Amino acid sequence: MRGTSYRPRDIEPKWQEYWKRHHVYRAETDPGKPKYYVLEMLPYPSGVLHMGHVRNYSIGDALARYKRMQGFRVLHPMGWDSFGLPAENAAIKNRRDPGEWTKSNIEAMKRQLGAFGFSYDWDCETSSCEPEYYRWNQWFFLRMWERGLAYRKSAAVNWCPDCATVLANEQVVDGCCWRHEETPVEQQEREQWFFRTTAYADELLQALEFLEGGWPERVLAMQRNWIGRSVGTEVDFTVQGSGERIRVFTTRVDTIFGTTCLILAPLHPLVARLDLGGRGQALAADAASKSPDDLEKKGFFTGHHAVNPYSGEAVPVWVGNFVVMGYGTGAIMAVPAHDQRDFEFCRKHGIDVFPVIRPADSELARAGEMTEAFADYGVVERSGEFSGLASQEAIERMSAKAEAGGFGKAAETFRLRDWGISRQRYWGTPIPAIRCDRCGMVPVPDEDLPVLLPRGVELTGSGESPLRSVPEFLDADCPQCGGPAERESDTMDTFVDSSWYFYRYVDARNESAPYSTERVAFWFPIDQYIGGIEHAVLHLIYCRFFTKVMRDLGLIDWDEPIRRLFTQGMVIRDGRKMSKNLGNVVSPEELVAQYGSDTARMFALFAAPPERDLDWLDEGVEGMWRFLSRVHRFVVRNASDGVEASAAARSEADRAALRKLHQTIKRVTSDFETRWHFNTSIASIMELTNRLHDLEGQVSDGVMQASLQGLTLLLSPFAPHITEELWQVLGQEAPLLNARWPVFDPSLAREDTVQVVVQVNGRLRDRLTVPKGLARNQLTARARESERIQALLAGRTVRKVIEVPDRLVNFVAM
RNA sequence: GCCCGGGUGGCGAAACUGGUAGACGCAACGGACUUAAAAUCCGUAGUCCGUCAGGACGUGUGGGUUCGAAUCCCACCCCGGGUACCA
Repeated sequence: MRGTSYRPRDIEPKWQEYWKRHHVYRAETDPGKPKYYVLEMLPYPSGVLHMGHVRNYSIGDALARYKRMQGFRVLHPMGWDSFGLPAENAAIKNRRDPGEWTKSNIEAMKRQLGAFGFSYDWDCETSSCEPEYYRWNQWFFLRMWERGLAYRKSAAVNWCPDCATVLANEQVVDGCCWRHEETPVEQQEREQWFFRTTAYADELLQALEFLEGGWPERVLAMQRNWIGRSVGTEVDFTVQGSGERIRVFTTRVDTIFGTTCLILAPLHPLVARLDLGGRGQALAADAASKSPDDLEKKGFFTGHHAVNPYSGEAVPVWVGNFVVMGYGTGAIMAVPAHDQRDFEFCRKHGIDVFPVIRPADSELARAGEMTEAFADYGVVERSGEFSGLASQEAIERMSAKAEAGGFGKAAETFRLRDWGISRQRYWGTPIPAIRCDRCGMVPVPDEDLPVLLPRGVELTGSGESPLRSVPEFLDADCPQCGGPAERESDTMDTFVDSSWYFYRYVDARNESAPYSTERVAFWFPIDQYIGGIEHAVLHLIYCRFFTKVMRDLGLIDWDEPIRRLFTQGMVIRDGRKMSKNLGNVVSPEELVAQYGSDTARMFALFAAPPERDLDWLDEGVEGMWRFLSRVHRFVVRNASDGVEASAAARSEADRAALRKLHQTIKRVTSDFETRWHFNTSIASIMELTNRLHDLEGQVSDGVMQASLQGLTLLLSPFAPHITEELWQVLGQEAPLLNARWPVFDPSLAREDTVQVVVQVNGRLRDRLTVPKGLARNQLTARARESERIQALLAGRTVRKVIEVPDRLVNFVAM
């Protein structure tokens, strides 16, 4: 983990208040308040554990035990993910009703977790397929709809003709369906429901600043990238004849005098209106079917011209396959001299190239001699009143002119798009809307919530949403006019569920509200969230968005749900990430059956630090099993009845044992509190075991008892079963889980002597064993006594001596 | 292309602040115990040269800063991940 130090820096004035709020909530550390930890992923109820989850939950379980022994309560909910896709498949297969399925899921999960020695509070059970969860998903949807944050529009979607369903972008692999690798995905226009995430784009981006220190840098970077703010100018071109305006967005308005045509996205509304015989659609379909890497720049002339408001010149209006509708305005001004893509397009279609920017120390390029665009900033030329200005200054003045002239303005645009939440699947929260021929789309009134999924649905796997074949579900009365109407059959993306499940966890039985404001205010924001890196930009943006919406609904008064985030690495196997989709998942159950869960968990934790990707190899499990057996034998052999643990050393062996014990306590404790590098914790516990082994027979009974107790306690978060047994072997009656974590005693850990390195010109020449804390001059004197050093220094002049107490002496000699 | 990570023995890795590189473990080898095997215990081990003593080299490559660099700086190479005709 990175530290939580927080450095104020230059923040735009509009974010000053925001900074204060976050600064306050960061500084607040109420030592009496329990911490709220959320594990985003837990084992699946299907009986197969995902390896990534085991690693994940191993961390969580070890932490929970450590915290408990330290006297903290960790609220530690079950994961919503347990009830996601696998549950859908299982429910479909078993034709079971969601509520029933949920209960059996929970039971199965408890059994499974019990097998791993998991222990925590179960009072926070909830799942995304419970009727009450549907209710509040729908409630949030309606509140967002009222505020224009949920809306419906026609949009291009990925469509697999074989599955006859819409695919999420993640389900499209190399232009084909993830389930039909031979079938190209089609682009289709469909009515879809969206959440207006773009309304919060600026805040989602700027607030990342305040998560620094608590969130991994790579996640912040991925989110910044994903949101993708860019600053530029919007300019209106006027179509000759019709007077229609085409708005373009550009980050380089300083090049606008070099515009030689406009290019519209194939799906730009104007293309449809101009009625070009479906050529736009065809171009779009062609582009969608090809990998972007080898897409040729195609396009056609619309037959219209538009006027550049700066130069008054008319330029042809084209349609190009490389212009995308979803970004900016869906139309660009093509400046071939100064943009490589425009250059390629215009050269191909015989459109003029007109340079207007020259490098600061060079001449303006000649169009005919250019082999590629000059895309850097420079000095503006051939641009009327702006000629001679540097690019940056020209951008400012030209934006100002657009605004003054009413044909444009300075603008920012985001790469982030609104979140399409419609799914044509059986499973998922039904969207609470009713379509009436007279009234249009009408919200389901609050008192009619929840809208539940019908039972006994025939799942044919073909055609549209299975819900469309259930008349009892589809037929509805219009809430406004009372006339016959049709219920919306789309269900919500399951990411909606995961966006706020952790709020529901702290108040899972609430029937009158999604959660009580007081209860969530006690626990939130989440102190520590643990999840996989694969959610860096999906779940972890959606849940931030939901928190901001909830804040604006007045339900909560913080801006960010998660203070600290820990992302564990992915498990790689055979060169690919281990995932249920790819089917290369290791089932730890075999390991558990063969070696037990203590060995399995310790092996996973020992393999690598948790944030790093792990290339999974089974080799080495045996070694971990040997280690635990060795500990078991050692404790059993040395435990003696009725002997009090004692830290009173009576011999050098006693001192050595206690010293190693307390050094290990320090190391393991600090790993828990800071980095979570449990691989090094386990390594140091192994060292302790080895040392005690060496000292066996030389240590007094009291000190041995103290050492064995310490060893058992240190090991217990990683190997809860075996240590619980050893705890009894050591004569303890109270459960180990309730024992106190061992306390580090610096005086016992202190080394009496240290090994010091003697260097000559930075090269290691000798080692000395000296009392710890030996003064510099004495250290040097001791170093000079060494025969080897004397031999090396004979006849040379020592120009300088570097002395680092307890570490080294370095003679710099000529 | 852009943005992140990462590159250390045969392998997983450690080195937390610039100060003994390779802790801990796997695999390997040698030995003890055993009729034998397993298990266990003891030991060896970065590479090269050398009988030993010892020496040289060594953290992707090249350079720099420093008494001293896996660690800091510059340039480059490779691997992994994210993202993209983003205007």
